[in-house]
Amino acid sequence: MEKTYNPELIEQKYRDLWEQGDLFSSKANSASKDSYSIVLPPPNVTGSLHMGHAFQHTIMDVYTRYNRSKGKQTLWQPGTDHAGIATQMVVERQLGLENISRHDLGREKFTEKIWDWKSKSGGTITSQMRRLGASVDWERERFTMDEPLSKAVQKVFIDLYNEGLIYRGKRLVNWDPVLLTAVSDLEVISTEEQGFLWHIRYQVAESDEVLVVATTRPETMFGDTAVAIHPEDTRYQHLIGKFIDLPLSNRKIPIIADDYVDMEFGTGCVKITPAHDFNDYEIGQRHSLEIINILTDDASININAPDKYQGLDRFDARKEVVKDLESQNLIEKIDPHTLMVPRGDRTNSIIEPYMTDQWFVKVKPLAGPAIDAVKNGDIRFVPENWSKTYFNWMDNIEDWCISRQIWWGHRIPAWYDKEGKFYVANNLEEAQAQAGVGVDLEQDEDVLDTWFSSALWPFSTLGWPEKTPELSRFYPTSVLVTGFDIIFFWVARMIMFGLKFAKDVPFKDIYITGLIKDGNGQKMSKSKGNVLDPIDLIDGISLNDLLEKRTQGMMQPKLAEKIQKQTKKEFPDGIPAFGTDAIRFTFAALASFGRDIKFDLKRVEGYRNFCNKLWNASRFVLINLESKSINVNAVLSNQDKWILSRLQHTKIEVEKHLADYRLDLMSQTLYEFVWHDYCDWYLELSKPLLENNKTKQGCEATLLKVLSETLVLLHPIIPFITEEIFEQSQKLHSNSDEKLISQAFPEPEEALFNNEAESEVEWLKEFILGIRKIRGEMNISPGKPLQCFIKSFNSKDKDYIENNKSIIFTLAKLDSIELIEANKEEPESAIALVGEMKILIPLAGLIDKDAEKDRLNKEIDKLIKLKAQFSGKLNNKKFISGAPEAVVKKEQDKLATVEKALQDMESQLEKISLL
RNA sequence: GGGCGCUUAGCUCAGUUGGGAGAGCAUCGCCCUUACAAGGCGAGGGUCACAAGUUCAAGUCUUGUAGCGCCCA
Repeated sequence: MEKTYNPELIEQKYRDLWEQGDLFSSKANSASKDSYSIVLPPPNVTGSLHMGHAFQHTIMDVYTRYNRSKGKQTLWQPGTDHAGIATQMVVERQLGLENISRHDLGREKFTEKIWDWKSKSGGTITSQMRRLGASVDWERERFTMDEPLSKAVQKVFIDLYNEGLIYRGKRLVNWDPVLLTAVSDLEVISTEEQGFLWHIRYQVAESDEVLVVATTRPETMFGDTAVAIHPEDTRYQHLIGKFIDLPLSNRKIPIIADDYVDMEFGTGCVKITPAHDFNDYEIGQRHSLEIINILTDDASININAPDKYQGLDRFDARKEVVKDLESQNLIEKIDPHTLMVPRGDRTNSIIEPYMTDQWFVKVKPLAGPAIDAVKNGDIRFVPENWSKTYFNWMDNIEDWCISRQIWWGHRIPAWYDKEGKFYVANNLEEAQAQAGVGVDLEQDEDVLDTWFSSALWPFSTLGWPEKTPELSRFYPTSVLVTGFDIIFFWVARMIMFGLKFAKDVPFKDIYITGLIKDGNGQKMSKSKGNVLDPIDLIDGISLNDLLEKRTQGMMQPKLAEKIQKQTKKEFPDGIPAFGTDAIRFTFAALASFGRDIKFDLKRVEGYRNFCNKLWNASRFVLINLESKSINVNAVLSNQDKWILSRLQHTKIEVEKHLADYRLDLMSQTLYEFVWHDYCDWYLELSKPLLENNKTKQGCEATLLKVLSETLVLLHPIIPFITEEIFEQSQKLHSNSDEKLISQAFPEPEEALFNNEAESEVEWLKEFILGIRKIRGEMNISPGKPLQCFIKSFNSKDKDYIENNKSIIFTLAKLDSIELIEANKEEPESAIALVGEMKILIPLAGLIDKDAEKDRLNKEIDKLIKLKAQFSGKLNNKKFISGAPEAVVKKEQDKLATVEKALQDMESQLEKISLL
């Protein structure tokens, strides 16, 4: 083996070997009675893998590899979604460079272009997943626009329509005036922006009174159909039922009372524009107000406004309106105001609530069973708290607008005749049959929201509506791993559609992961320029390339400058290559139940070092076992038994943490076992053990057994390095070309738990640590051999010393150990305690007496504090009478131990001081 | 306004039925010891945000306060 672990070569090798060997296939273990399945939340086909994907993919891969090696038939179902708007925009932008619009091409040609583009560059995500080692069943890869999946979409649409759960209607929706389509709530980001609050005087009709109305959007006043006040607002009580003369429009609108109005806000009077505000729309419904739409598709003023303003863009119209109001002295004042502005996440244009004809899913009847499924435990959220978020939304669920005015997606299977009457059908022929011969029909231009097809993903990928073997084997899936940001938009909808159409929950557990943030806790985003590409962490990237990548296509030079500065500060030397395993281990270690996960390169470095440690430990083992035959029946030393016992505890913990979805604890357990038990202690212990003919064979067998099983335990997290080490160790003793990925996960072996071996090695560790501590604090060089006297030993101590003499000599670098009777004097010494036994290291020529006195005093201070704690507790009569006997006994023991140690230390201090 | 969450070592975070505060990184010593300097050995560092309550016992349970954050309206 190479001296230093080099991830690059290893990873390349196994990416190919695994796939060529068909080792990710869900056909493996098909005879098993158990199955395990995960569907990959389909990433956007236009996209590339970001840190959040890499994180979640690592988690899913850990579970997939673990369950596969537990012998279950395991499917990790990959695929991508067609991301309607995003994909269409990418291709439109490309065409834009050649000055071609999609309308120039027409619908058919344009969608062809998109398919072309998809086949060319749609593989980014999948190739990145391969780099990460994701063991998905590539043969089953699916795309939401695949023919069978599209059929499933159509069937669901038609079935829901026939049941009256899909309808067409005119509603307020989020309208993107640049894309000219409705968009979902998820695609709208509301942020605080600076604006103004205009206070406008509205004249009360046939009265001298004036109502001052505060608004952030004065231009919408052409659509006002009421002014509202709070029913309990004493200032305006007498005006309820009267009318306002609406300025600029010459319309009369009523004054109404509605407790939606916030009396404290502005003047307590609100203009009501049902066609352009979601709240106003609700109020309009409650009071049967007229709905006047004043905007065109691209957010200019339409013919419902006075002539003068028609055709103006909404923001120009605003200026014009304010100017005209001012000239009529109708502006009371203008205050600066911070308001929430909704913008489209793709276009960054301000989204308009807009009245259009759209298709909707009536969600309430579907939500009931979906709520029950979580309430009755068929589906479990992990962490459990997210169920509250889910209930909160499901209890207040609104109908779902599923139509989009774009060309890329599943076209709505509805045809219209000349009168606008529509026929929902599988195809034109069926629609024609409904409409009657000779009727001219045209298909609906709209496509379905991408989430509509995503909602079917867990069963459409398995072949539904066909009754496939995969569907019965793998549905319901075992767990969904996803982020909390799409609980509403995706998770809830999968549950509703799964229950409705696949007749069962789509998954049993929902593991909601945290969100990966940058080192400062900021969300990673292109505009902030703080995005990390997981592939760059694997391969490394120079500062220049990173700067280039982060500022590419930046419109604002100022922003680019800021990003450059911040990037230079954070990564002055770029990012070194850490390799996939280190990244994966980092993700696993970060997977606690926190909501935000700050990503820190230092952690990656630490886990890269861990990989190197594992590599070198393996090298040590293999070097020592080379060309030796292993005797698996060799007699084991207590040191062997100790590490084997520790290994059993580790197995149990690992599986418990996996069951609890605590990959952070799982990786911590393995890190500790490998580094601190196996490397720091057992490998060191093995050095003297291998020197001794009596212990040699047992140690060899144990070194190999522990290494081999540890590799399987680690493999789900760090598959590449473990596979390589496994191969190296295979080469040593057999010609088999088995792969680690297919090895059975090691079960805990009851017979190997060994408390006696554990306490002996704990004793041994304390002995060695005691001496190291003296060395460390006294600055005695590690190589300097020491004499050592033992006093106050019992028979067990004596046995242990006898058993471990050569080990102690080696690990503590001792010259001699001499047991002396209690009444015999030892030379002036530094002291360490193991229980009641005293380890004495003579000072002569080595240690400064004052230094040892300082050390003893420090130790004594610590003991005094502990003693105070315990005795305080034990002096409390209530504690003695109230606490369980076992607890009291434990405290008493602890006190006794501390008192004894304190006594020993104090008498030693006295002894030294006297000399 | 409604809901959820966070505050533990300099930093990032664990702390699993309430029972002597942990890890990694960083810091400070000493070591190129034949698996590993991407390493070894040792050390320092915390009124667990604050206050009150329950309890023999609170980082852990309850209530309140302060600060921060997210989601929904």
